[in-house]
Amino acid sequence: MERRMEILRAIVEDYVATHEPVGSKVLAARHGLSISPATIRNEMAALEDEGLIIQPHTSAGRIPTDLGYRVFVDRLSTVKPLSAPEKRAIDKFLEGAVDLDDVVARTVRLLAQVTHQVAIVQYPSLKRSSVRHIEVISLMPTRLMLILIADTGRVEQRILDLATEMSEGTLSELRNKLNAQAQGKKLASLPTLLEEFEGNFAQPAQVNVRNVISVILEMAIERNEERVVISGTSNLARHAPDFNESVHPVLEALEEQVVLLRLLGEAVDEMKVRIGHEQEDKKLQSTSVITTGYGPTGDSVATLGIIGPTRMDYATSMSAVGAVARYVSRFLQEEI
Amino acid sequence: MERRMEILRAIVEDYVATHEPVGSKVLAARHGLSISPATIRNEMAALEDEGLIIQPHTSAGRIPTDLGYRVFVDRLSTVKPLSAPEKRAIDKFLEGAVDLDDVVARTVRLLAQVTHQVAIVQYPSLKRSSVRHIEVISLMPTRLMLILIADTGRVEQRILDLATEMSEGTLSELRNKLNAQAQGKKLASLPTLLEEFEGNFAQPAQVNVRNVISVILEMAIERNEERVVISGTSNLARHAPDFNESVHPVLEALEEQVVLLRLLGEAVDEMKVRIGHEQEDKKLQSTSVITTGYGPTGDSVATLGIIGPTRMDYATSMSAVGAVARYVSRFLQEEI
DNA sequence: ATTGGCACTCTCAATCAGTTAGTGCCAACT
DNA sequence: AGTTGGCACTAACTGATTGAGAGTGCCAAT
Repeated sequence: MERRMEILRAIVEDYVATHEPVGSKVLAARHGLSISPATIRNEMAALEDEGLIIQPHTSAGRIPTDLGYRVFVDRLSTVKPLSAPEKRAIDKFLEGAVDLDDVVARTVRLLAQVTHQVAIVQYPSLKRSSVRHIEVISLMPTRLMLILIADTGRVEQRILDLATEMSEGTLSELRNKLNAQAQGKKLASLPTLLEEFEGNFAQPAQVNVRNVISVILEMAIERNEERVVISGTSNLARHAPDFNESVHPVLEALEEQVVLLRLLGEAVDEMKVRIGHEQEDKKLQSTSVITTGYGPTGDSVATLGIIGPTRMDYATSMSAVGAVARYVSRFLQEEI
Repeated sequence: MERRMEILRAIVEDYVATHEPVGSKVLAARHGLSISPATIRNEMAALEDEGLIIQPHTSAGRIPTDLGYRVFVDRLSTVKPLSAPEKRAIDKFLEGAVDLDDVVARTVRLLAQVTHQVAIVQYPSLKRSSVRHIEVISLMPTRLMLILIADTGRVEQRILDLATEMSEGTLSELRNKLNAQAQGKKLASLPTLLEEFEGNFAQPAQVNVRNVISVILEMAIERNEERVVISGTSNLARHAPDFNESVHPVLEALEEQVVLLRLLGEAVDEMKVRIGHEQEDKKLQSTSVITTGYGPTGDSVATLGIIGPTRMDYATSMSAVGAVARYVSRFLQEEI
């Protein structure tokens, strides 16, 4: 039984490396298995019965099925350490990032470059983060700019036209009260926190204040989670023959934010691997997805990951994803 | 001569529609040209001598060369009006955009959707816009956030750690002076404007002020222009057979910001079309690019456009690009 | 100048045979 | 009982051949 798994491992590794169905002969030769091709054939027949490998046609070698990859991944214990140049690349890539946009943009490109796959990075989710600061700026007498800064470094801003003017005094009062109320609090709690807030102001200002509050709530709640960036789509084309038919449906799927968000899922700490048909999305069933959470505070506020052909180097990819996540988390904590 | 051009037009249109080399016979049949295939053959031979069309092999029909497309485009006078559904799509797409990020993101997706090509949109260039407001927020005693708001709605922000604390008084003084100095001025002029600014403050604050100024200048000058968004790359795959070899090099080129920026070029009002080998970038010589400027103030502060196979419907694409540019310009002027 | 006719060229699709890689199974061996 | 060498069998891949089809170029006639 253990030997059979060893053979599965060999098949997966060989297939990933060569991109060709692997037969009993080369398997016996290339790997240090001290058994004959005939024995391997017997074992392979068993593996095929178990649904872990399959042969494309009678006279071809075997290739792993999705289930085969799954078993392979689940038995993967040894985390492959990154090479020195890879580590250096990661180090270099992030240093000098000036704001969150920049960090996210660099991270996604880094991840694509290191893994040679398509990388996706989600912006730190608003609802999981806390208010660092709320700013109200008067651009024109009846036009405000509201700025909401989260502890993840994420900044949301919105322009707001008022019905009536607002005095500088009221403005700074509003600013102070807002921050007193909200600072350090979870964004998710803002609706309850700011609910009866408007009562504190004199009549003429009140309608404006209500207006401001509603826009702030909008910033905090709506359209959040929505931000995902993607990079390295050209890597798809490089692996083109891997995908049944063409890369077109895959590219198409990756253009829909909704799909990406579903792929990334809820931010959780441990690493997740979804292989081929384990994917819900039809268009992505020839791909595998590796995701993991990241965040400045230790627990995850967002997810990042990669998408590649089911036939990918899981060991290396997984450790790369993990390393990048750890690194960007640390960077967010220290710098932004 | 006029008839020959008519034939070129027919060849281009037919080829764009059918994606197949077009022969003299179908040309005579499909289009209302009241001349015989033989005559058309004579004219085609002439067009081939002029380098406007080419035949892939002896027994095939003709396809336009890059030069052929060029002549075709240059003779294109009738701007194809958009269809009613297309107009409606444009209308719908932008309404409800909340900030510049949102506008740009929606615009690029709109453009990709309307043209069925790859769309690229450049953020309003900083150096061509003016300062609407500068804000200095104290996040922690020794940590500031600087926010620079341009008249295009673009917002840049940066975190800054100070060596020593800065009093709230100094801060608001700095804020006021900065805005008095810079508001309404071109970002490009900031370096000269703020040059001797630091002199105005008492000693302990001065080093901090200098620090702030340098970060503001960094925001205004560096890393600007850099922001380009892209969408609709899956459309590339749809036209895959059009590209010599594969879409891979094209996708690769499109992933480099530098390449995109070169493609978009300086923002100018009139529409530009670059066809096939007119492109400097080797990887993109099987593509054509249509670009035009846009901006809230009438003159262009940024460029947007599309990238597609040389064999594209230039008439329709050009009018779509123009329409979207006009629409987003108007939107920026009114809303943000 | 235009046209019909015709020989010519080249691609494309189908067919066929030979080669090759790899299997499954069986009998022999340890 | 597990392992191995041997061998017949299968299916894809390769390359050559062939016929059909599309389209041209050119020429002579209008």
